[in-house]
Amino acid sequence: MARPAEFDRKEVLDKAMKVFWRTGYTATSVNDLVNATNLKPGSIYGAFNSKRGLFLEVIDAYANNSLTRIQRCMEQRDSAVEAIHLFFSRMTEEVSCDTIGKGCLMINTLLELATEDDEVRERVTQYLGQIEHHLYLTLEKGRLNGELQSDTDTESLAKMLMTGIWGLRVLSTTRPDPSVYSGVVSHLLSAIPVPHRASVSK
Amino acid sequence: MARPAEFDRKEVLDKAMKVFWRTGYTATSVNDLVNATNLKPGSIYGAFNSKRGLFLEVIDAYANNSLTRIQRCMEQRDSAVEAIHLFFSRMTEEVSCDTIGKGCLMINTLLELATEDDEVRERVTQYLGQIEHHLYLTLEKGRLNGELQSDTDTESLAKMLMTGIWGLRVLSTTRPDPSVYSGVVSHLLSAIPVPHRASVSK
DNA sequence: TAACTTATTGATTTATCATAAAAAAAAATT
DNA sequence: AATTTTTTTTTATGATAAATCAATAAGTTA
Repeated sequence: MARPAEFDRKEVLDKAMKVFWRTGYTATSVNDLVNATNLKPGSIYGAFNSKRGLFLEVIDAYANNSLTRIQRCMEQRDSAVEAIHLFFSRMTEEVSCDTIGKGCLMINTLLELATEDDEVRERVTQYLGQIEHHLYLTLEKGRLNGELQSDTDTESLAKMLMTGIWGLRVLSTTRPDPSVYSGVVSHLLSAIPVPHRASVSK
Repeated sequence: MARPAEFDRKEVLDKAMKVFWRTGYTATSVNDLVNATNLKPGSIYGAFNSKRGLFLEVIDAYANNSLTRIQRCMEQRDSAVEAIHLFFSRMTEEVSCDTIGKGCLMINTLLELATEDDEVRERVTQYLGQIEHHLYLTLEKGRLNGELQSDTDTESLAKMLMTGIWGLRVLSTTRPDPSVYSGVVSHLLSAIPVPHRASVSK
């Protein structure tokens, strides 16, 4: 073995992520990546094989990051319903900070490449499926708890919450006044069927 | 005035739309447009000034098309709630047919270009705002009707339904089994606060 | 029909794209 | 210190990008 690489792979991935996130895969040139990472073309190709290879690694890093975040969120509350409320309030904070409207890298990627690149679509949908599964597990826990009406279709409900997440992400790219998020989210979460009356919680 | 153009502008826009819709703005080359429209580069530039000019016109055509569609939908039912249900069931049909997962051109465009192109973002968000306004008007009508709880925040609710639309559009790009849509939509629409009990309608 | 205006055409220009290959430099091993 | 190994740097490559051009064809109008 000789001469270790001078750059930190994680840092490079992080810098590349910012560029891809902002401008999308096709519109970012290798030159943009060279500028953002301070690596020369040769180093990039040595370390990641291709622009696409770098992008795939960026995707994975982003996905793992998001997954551990939602996982922690779901663990932080005993109540399933509260955990989900917490998750959406965290997301509200996040999108409120996204003042340039770059949205979510997964969804951006899905919409940009899904029709033309099967491998990318598979990866992204698999990741989205994992997120959905977390929601499903929490909902199912809540249903068995009695927090949710016992006849709740938790699978569909999880999917509906996923579409809510995606919708919020699209909303954030329109750069709305951040104050709108809370109203939208509270209407969205009112679709979670809690037992008896009190169908609309604050 | 002399020599009318040989091509039909609407047909050309339609063919260009298909390409942009499928592969996005950046990834479609002028050559792709030449192949799709059977126009030579010079003719395209003569008629639309630039690739971007053609794209903007495509955007407008798509937007107007969608707007008249939702407008008709809202007029077809006396009941506001039913009109909205009709709209979502129409959309369910539409996304079910989208087997290649090309989604919605407006949302694709927003997510691809919003961070870098202010003019495009403005146009698209303005169009989305018009859609939202239609929903708002119907909801407000329903609220005054007594179809909705009188204290309903119809503005937020309209925005929430918009995020629902966007979420469904994202969902469609993952190419799910079409049977999932109805469950998602029914959960989504259960967030519309109808008076008294009977909070979950079919 | 003649003059004019505009559309079409196919080749071309200029720039940038992703990638490759060669040269230089720097560490680790012997 | 000499050799090996791998990164770094630099330069080059062929492809393709968007856009333009001069030339020709085809309408309109006087």
